[in-house]
Amino acid sequence: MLGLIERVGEATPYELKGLVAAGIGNFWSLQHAQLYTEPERLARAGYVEETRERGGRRRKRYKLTDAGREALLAWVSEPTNELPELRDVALLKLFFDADAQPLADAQLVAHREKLREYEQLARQTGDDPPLGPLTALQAGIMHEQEWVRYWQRLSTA
Amino acid sequence: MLGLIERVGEATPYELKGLVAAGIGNFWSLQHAQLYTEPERLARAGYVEETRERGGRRRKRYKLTDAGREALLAWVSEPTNELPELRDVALLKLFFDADAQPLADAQLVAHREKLREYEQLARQTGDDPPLGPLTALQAGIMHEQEWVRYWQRLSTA
DNA sequence: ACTATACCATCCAGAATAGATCATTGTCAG
DNA sequence: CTGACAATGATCTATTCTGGATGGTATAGT
Repeated sequence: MLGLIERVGEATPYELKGLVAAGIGNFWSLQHAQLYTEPERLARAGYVEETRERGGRRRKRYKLTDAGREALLAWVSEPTNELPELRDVALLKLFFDADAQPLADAQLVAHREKLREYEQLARQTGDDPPLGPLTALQAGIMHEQEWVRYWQRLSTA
Repeated sequence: MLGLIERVGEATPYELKGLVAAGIGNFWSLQHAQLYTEPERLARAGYVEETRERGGRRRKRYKLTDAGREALLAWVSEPTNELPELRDVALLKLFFDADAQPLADAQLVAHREKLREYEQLARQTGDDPPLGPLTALQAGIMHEQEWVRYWQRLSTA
């Protein structure tokens, strides 16, 4: 959250939703409701400042406080040896002896589409490179390629 | 849960814990407390039968009912186009412009170890092949290799 | 008999989840 | 201009999950 808000300077939960969908959501899944509750918590903790728009919907806009910026920086610059957590229903079914053929076919479709989406994204930002997001995206691409290969092998086997 | 219980015929939550750690936990993360609450739910729903050991600890043992076996079969044989969900703190930090070098080093250590663990596992079951688990394991291996390559590139760049 | 240690189970407060629902704004046909 | 319908945007609820603490029970060695 802090990172996202910092990127755009200031944001409403709804705007955050767009940002999440546009990138980060791919390797950190979260729930839209969280975009409303989490900033509240952060505000209480003093990491963000909440202001309400005056007109119409009176939406809440959040921006970082100094404490927030500091906490973000501290978090980012602390390396982690934590491994990724995965939740893959398809693999689970495979583990329990699902018929590989139809499963692989379904997964192929889904993963190929995801891959296209990533490549699309990569092309869009292609020349103007915000390094972090781009590097993360590359990880996504490589792994989707891997998945495609994997399920392909199972499909034709 | 149903799948695990079926594999071993009958199990206590604690035994399930071992099974989860030994494989499935790698692509379906869950909490040990769930191993106690979930079977209760399943029992209420009629998918498993609960019996208590008579001596000592009077542990609960669960085994599938016919309904449970049926539900499991139905679930397994239904292909899914659901994509895996990922939660990768390291990638998140990278996205937010973490210094790649130390992050990559930390991740390399962790992923290399995971890879070794997988390969170890693969060697153990090497000749007696329970197909499902083995295939799933292979996915794990390929992806860990991919991660190692990925972070390696970032580390030496 | 004693105590250290593994084994096993449960509990708790807070947070996340899925999805429904509610409210406001925009838009377009008539 | 007006109502209807879609798109936006926000909130609520019940249930489940999470992480960790805690608390029992068995076992083996001294």
